[in-house]
Amino acid sequence: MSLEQSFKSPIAADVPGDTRTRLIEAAGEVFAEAGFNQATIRDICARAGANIAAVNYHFRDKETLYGETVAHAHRYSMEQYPMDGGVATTAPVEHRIEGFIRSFLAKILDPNRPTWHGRIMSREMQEPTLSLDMIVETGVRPNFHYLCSLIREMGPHLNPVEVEGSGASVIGQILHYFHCRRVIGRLYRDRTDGFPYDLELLTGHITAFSLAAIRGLEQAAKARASSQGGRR
Amino acid sequence: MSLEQSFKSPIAADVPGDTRTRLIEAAGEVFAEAGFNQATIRDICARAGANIAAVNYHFRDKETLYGETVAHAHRYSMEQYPMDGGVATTAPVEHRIEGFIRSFLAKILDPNRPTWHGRIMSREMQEPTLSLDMIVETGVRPNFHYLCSLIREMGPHLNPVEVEGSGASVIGQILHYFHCRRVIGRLYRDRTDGFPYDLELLTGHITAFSLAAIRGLEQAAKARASSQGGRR
Amino acid sequence: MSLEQSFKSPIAADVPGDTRTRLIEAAGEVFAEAGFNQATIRDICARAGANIAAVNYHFRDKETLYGETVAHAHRYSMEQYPMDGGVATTAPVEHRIEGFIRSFLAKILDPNRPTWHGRIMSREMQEPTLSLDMIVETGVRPNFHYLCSLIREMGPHLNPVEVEGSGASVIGQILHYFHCRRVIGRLYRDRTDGFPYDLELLTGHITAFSLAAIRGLEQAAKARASSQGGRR
Amino acid sequence: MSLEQSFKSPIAADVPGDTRTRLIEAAGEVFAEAGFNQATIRDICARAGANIAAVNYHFRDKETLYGETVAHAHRYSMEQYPMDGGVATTAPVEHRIEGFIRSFLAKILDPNRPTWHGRIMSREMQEPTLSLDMIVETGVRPNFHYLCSLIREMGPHLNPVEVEGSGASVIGQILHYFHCRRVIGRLYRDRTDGFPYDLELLTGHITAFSLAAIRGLEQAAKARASSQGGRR
DNA sequence: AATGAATGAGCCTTCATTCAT
DNA sequence: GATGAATGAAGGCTCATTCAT
Repeated sequence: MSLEQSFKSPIAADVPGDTRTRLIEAAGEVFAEAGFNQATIRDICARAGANIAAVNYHFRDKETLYGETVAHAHRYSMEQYPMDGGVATTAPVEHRIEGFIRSFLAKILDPNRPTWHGRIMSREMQEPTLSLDMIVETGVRPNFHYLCSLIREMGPHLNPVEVEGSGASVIGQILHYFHCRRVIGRLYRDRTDGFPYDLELLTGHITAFSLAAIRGLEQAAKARASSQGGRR
Repeated sequence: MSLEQSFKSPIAADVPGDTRTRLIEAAGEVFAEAGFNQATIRDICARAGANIAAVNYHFRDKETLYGETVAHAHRYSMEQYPMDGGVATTAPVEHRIEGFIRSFLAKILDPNRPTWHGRIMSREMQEPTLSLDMIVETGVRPNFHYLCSLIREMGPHLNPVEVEGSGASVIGQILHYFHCRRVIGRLYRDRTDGFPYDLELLTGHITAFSLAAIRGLEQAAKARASSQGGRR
Repeated sequence: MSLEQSFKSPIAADVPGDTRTRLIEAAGEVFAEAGFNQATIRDICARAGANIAAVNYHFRDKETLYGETVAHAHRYSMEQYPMDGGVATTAPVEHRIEGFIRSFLAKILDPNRPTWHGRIMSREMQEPTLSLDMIVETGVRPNFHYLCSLIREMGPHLNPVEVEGSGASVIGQILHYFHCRRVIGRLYRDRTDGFPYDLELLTGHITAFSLAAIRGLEQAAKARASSQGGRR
Repeated sequence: MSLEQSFKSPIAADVPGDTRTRLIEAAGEVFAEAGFNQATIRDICARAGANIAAVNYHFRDKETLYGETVAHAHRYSMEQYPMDGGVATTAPVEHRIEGFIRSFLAKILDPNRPTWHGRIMSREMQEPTLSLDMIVETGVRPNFHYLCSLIREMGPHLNPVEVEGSGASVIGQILHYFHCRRVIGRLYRDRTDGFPYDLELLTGHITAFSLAAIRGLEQAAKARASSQGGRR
């Protein structure tokens, strides 16, 4: 033990508070699988290799643990998937919209990512807790505003309702593949190739669909504006 | 006791198996509000005005009751909201798509409808049970095929992936207002007029967005087809 | 079984709710021994030969069980030890005071009585719950008023403060042998005859002490009254 | 370690075992408020500004801490309230009895005194620990003997049972206002002036009542003695 | 057909205590 | 001398289920 220790100590400097970290990660999985109420502290502690009382010691109670877990997942998610999708600000707006869509889809589809981040947020949408407010303000709202600004750039004649409606349409299309994944999986149960869950395929379709829609709306808005302008 | 019974039976003859029905309806509300695990048999029985043992007596166990409740809700939902939205088969395809969208949105937004039908299905999508297979086969798949047939009619040059992708895009836009209602409510928390939850507003936007998109895709597909045809 | 049933039902009519009664009696012992907080539901159920969930089923929670247990003990106590001590209303007031004292002491000392009745009430005095209000109003207050009326009869010139103070003095003397029994037992630890815990001995002393005191106070009050009357 | 100690000691000489002292004082409050079982080590350590493990470190376990706390409280109480009440030995015996009563009442009623001394002793009487023996021998017994000697002085013809009974009667009257304070508070709940909790009022009444009683008993004893003496 | 009583498993939480530093 | 992390036992309560009627 002392040997192991003398080896570990200098290397794994992150050891103090290790249990706390392991608890959060275990909690993430369990909360995602079972939801807040159905998840059990016993299960979480067991997976974290900790005693049953560990949650109480480190987080006071189940609810606080949940809050910290959601915050952790959210922070991770925000860092890992920047909303610009890595596309330069100087790129054409269509490319930036595509970047947004690809990044969002990647966040949802990436199998390497601990799957529970998305599942937990999805659960928050069904049974919101206080955490949802935080997520909306620090995550959803900025994201949505960014998307709307891109749409406004593409369709300068669109009125606010059209812009925000289009924003919702884009996001709705993306999230559909998350929320209804169980149903989609059943619809295509014969496919063994994972169709339609391919990042480029989906990015391509949703981008094409959305850009075509926005262009169409903009044309109509422009026509409307000039005819209205003429009247007035 | 048997004496007392023979007296009672003929009198209360108008409620044969009444308890069973009341249990299913109570179960619907409770399951929708709390989800399968969190719902309690006590609560269901209390709302149905039945004894605690009634569920086990009539349905063997909680799980079976759930299955029957979902089937009931599904049947009701299918009858109440026909997918054609009441638009004649002879109407222009754009009208029929609009009818589909309006009917789907109405199913989701109608406040007069027992709210739990949608909530239960939404839960099924998160934690599928055997019931989900039934729902997909008898509800979702026909619905989806119908929508795809309309899209194919509008865009005859679209390939299958584009058609089905567009179907998913339409449905994704609609369901977004259901799945993310908690988030949308928070995004527009300052609005006191319920915006954007207005049936005609949403029908109008989603229809316009989707028709524009399909038209744009069709144009591109047509161009592609002719150029490809030219090449070949 | 059906045979046993047809036999049992008519005869042991007190059987239904048997568990409930056993729970209250077990609870009495345990609450008296350990106090509300320290008493455990598990212990109570075990002594009552019932399942752990029995308390929840019959009484909802520990607190309600406690309330009903105290009420039960109080009712029993009131019925068993009438405050007049069985002395006729027509008897001389000194006899009636002696009767009061004897009855009160008997309630405290009687070894045949389930010892927990007194212990529970004693606990209530240290950490009152809502039950104490009930006990005071339906038990203590009438008792005290009765005693004061006797004292007023013996000392008609006593002012209210003297009357009620004397009432408290009488009761204080009696209860002393209950509250401080542990200390008194240690003070007389050499006595093997139980001294001074003898009903007649204590009744005799407390009566003699109290009557002498009241007579003395009355004389002084009378003198005071006449001198004041003379002045005025 | 011993090195470190020899350095520290001289410097922080004013806080030797400061933590230890703070623990005892905090423990006093907590034990008084909650009783031995209900009191928690966490609470005690928190109030003492010490670590959770401090109690186990300084006192081995909770029980030992309790013992030391009681001893501390007892010592304090004995020093603060001498049983003669500050009345000179040469004063008339009635004055000395009044002094005893006033001092005892003051100990019980004084709001300036850390309230927990009395509460802890009261708890000891309900659930004695080993500490009670110590308290009885070094506190109660000398106190009681002193009171009996005063009574014997006032009533030289009283037999031992009468003397000690009268001692118990005096103490019972006094302690009544402590043990039953919750009930008395409820009996006089309409009074907003704190009646009857006034030191001089209570001292006056209990003294008057007791002196009158002792005088009455002495008269009877004297008469009895002379008639018995005559017979014999 | 339907019920009230009773069960046992399991959950969250709290607590006194110990261990390695 | 003192601490923070960690433990395991236990407590109150709730729940789905069963049993005898």
